Amino acid sequence: MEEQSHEQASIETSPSSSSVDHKTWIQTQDFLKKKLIAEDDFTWRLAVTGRSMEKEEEVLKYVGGVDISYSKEDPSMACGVLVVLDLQTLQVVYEDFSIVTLHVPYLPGFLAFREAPVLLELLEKMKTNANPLYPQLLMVDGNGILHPRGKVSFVGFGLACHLGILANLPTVGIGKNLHHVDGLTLSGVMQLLKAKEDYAQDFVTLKGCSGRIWGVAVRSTGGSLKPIFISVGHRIALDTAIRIVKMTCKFRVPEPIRQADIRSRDYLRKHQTRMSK
DNA sequence: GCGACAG
DNA sequence: ATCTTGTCGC
Repeated sequence: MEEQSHEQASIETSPSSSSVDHKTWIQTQDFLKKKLIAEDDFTWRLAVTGRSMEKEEEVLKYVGGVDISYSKEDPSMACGVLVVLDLQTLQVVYEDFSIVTLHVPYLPGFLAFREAPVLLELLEKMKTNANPLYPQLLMVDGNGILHPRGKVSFVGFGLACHLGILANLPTVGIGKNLHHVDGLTLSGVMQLLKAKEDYAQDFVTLKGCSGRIWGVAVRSTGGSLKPIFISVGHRIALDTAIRIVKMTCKFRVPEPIRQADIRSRDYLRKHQTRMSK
């Protein structure tokens, strides 16, 4: 007789996993990855210590930082922040934020699809207004090429790369945790750091099983046990990235990222208390 | 197959 | 990411 129709009520149940188009994301990353430049590609240079009478327009002065904080009660509510610091004074000279509702979930390896749109918008806004404080370099809370889906011939493609290419800006990826790639582990890194203490070396090159160099683990502050993980985002070489990051570290996390982090939490808190009553 | 997995 | 205050120390 009549067979029961077994049509799965067309709820968003994709064959494999969640409601997200993994395949498209991977294609997008592979496409953007072709544009990645992992060497110095900018017109500015680093100021020579002690000299303050250089042609200012050629010296790196404005370093940006971006971060996003999330609401605990409503995980889809987030606050993205863009700050710009004066490299010499490490003071914030510009800040902007955006409270948004995110519909894209976080999936390891695909952070950019969740966070990049908000951050790009903040950058676009500055550029549209031809703001003279527009950053010459951007530090990103998240990894650059230190990112999964990479073998010997492949580099990774984290949020810092993604943002760098879409904004066409030199970017540096700052990870506060190690995203396991190519056999790299936190315990392994910690052992190497410990071994290097004798040499007054405060960083370890992140060389994977494949021989590829993904970035470095740095103890940015004397008092911090846990390192931060620096990797190339776009249009900058690793050694240059390391130098600049060290210049901005008053604490473990470089100031541009730290300030963006603090302020995004702050804005979110204010926003919520304003909405509640 | 199982576990691991930036923010 | 988020849950969380004070506290011990340079």
